[in-house]
Amino acid sequence: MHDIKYIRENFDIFKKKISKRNNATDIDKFPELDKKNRELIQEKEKLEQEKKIISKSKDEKMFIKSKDISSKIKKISDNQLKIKTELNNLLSSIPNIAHEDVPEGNDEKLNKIIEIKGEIKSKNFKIKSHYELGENLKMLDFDLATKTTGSRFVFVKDKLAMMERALSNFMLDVHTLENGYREISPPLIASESTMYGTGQLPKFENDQFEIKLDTDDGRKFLIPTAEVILTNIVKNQIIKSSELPLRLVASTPCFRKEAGSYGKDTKGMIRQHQFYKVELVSIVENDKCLDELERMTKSATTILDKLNLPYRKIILCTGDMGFSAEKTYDIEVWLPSEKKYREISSCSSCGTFQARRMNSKYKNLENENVFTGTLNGSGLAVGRTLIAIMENYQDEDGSIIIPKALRPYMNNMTKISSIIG
RNA sequence: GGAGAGAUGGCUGAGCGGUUGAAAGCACCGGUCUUGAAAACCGGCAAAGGGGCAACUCUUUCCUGGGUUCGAAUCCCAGUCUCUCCGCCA
Repeated sequence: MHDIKYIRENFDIFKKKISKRNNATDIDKFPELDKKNRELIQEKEKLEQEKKIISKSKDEKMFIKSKDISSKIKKISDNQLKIKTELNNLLSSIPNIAHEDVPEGNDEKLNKIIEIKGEIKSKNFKIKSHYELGENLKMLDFDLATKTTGSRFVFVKDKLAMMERALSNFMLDVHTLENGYREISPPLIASESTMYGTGQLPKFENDQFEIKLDTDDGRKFLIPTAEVILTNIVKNQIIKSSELPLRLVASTPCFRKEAGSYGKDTKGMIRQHQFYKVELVSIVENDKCLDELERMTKSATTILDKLNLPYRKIILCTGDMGFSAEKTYDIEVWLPSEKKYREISSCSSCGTFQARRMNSKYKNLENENVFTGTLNGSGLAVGRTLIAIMENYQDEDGSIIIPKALRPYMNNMTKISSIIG
């Protein structure tokens, strides 16, 4: 959500900035709606004042007139509410503006590589994909998931399941013990206003799993990422600045419909309706966002460094960023079977965009209540990390060497080879 | 599942039809005092929105949504949440 005053006063500049964001919302209706809305507010307030004066005078002769005014007010405010709703719908569908240092571009082709790290080891045997490896080991079972549930789900079994669990624990330990994040085990279900706060609603409802509870207290959704629930911890509150920065980490399942990606990554467990992710969230003073973004990205890449996986860091261009982001780094891990880098983490600063939606504030040095800055990043996507390890650490016989950093979390095993042993 | 109690500003907490946007305390900010600090004393201190170049001014807000009334934090109805007790249970 943007500052409406800023849009009003800088409409042309704003429009230009938004046009770089791959935005489908038509913002041309804004000036007229805004104007009409304010006119109605003025009309209404004038009448309200009149009414107030009558009531204070306690002049019984005037009471009839007051009743008349009430019905006029009702009419005007009904109308105003309609306009206001339309205005709100428009406003809440406009994406964040990109920060100045974000490269301009329409799609991922104009993303910029910032850093390439780690050694891509050449193998003198035929590389297998993670799903070949997993199915041969009988530790990834897609057919079984189809039987019990449907497509885009998977059963992870035995030692691979153990590795998935170990990865979560390993990442959580690094982030809590070394990177200064607080561990949270949050609800996996979010209310409508929570989904709105981080920007999933109203525009991206089609990507969300809505679930039905028998209570009557509003719509509920399975979280598509822990970002939603962690960021909304500061919703509707004025947080003490002494509590900032607030750095949180959680390992949770994530649920996504993946609408619009039919036929994309259908093989393997790259793109699933359900997956584990360790998520980092920072709530900071709003002028510290960019520094915090660097810190957060570093926290995420540390995991890859420790696991010795080759990766690169890129900055997304204006057209490729997510709805709420003002600046995003993607971290992509090397997948030898595809011979390319694939996204394993995405770290974004949202500036005050989400805070405005959530109404999350703190008191600054001037003692004013101002919106917080929010950031989120994966540290890392657990399922994809599992894939990356399988493919990068595979041996000729189809077994998988366990990265050294992970061994303490897996009873000091060194290798996953078969179900027996 | 049964029975009660409650929801007021950053926090605690009065008010229970008419200058109450709301007492008091804490916290916070400014000042006096002090070598500095603390204490004490004095003053300030809600948010959102509209109008105005500005000084300033208007409107809304005492959980949410309806209603009664000329007038509601205060009365009525519905809902949400929290707490206590009993029962049941992972």
